[in-house]
Amino acid sequence: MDDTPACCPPVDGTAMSTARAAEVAALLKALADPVRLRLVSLIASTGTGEACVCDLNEAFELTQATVSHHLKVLQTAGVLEREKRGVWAYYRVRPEALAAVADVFSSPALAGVRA
Amino acid sequence: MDDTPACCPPVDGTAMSTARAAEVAALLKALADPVRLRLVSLIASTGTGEACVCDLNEAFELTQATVSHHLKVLQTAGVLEREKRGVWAYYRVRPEALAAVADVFSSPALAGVRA
DNA sequence: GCATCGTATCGACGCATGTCGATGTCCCGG
DNA sequence: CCGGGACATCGACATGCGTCGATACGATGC
Repeated sequence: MDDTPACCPPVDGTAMSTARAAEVAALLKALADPVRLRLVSLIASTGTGEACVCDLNEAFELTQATVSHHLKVLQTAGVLEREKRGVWAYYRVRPEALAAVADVFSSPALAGVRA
Repeated sequence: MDDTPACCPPVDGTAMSTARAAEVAALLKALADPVRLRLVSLIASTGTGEACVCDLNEAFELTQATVSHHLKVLQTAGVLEREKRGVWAYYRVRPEALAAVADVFSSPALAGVRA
């Protein structure tokens, strides 16, 4: 047996690459905010799958400018997509973005360690 | 019929609560960093499910203090747990934390909108 | 055309966060 | 007992981010 108290079992190459880590981190950063999380949830939980900004504004005790800012962050990250119909603007969730997050944290290399 | 161009189909109560949003956001904030993401990945991808700090230090071009800081953030958020054995400190992934994230973004209220 | 309403953008402010060097603490070997 | 190695903590700095008020922009209605 090897009873030398070596601390360093070498790391295999299964780990996430730096580039991919940056991608995922960018996506998570967009979602790592209570307001934005609730925005996504509110939009997703509508029957139609979309919501207009006037609804979302009333759901928070925040300035319209702030809500608009959060919506833009989510849109830039690819979580939401915007469509303007008439006077109003509607936001829709892009399910692929959320699925991507779910996939990362369901992957055997991360969550499945104890499987 | 109602042909007034009302923009506001009311929001049902299916959405995430403010309190839960804050919880999830805190967890996501801990994970929304390229370095921390790679730390979790590195630890999870070891055969033993744990890694010692000396390994992790060498995997980044960062100060030991910075890596230690990131590890503490992950530990505080409940993503990692720490165990000191002899001279070395070992970190292990808490699968429940990662599963919680996966669950949130797999829930029908969010990802399943288009199902 | 002009006032109005819905939404996006701008500039500024304060607070949180990532990074570092230096120092502290604990444990082990000699 | 004392020196050294492994990590954690501290203080400081720069940058990023959430929030706001004010303003700009485009479509409607009168």
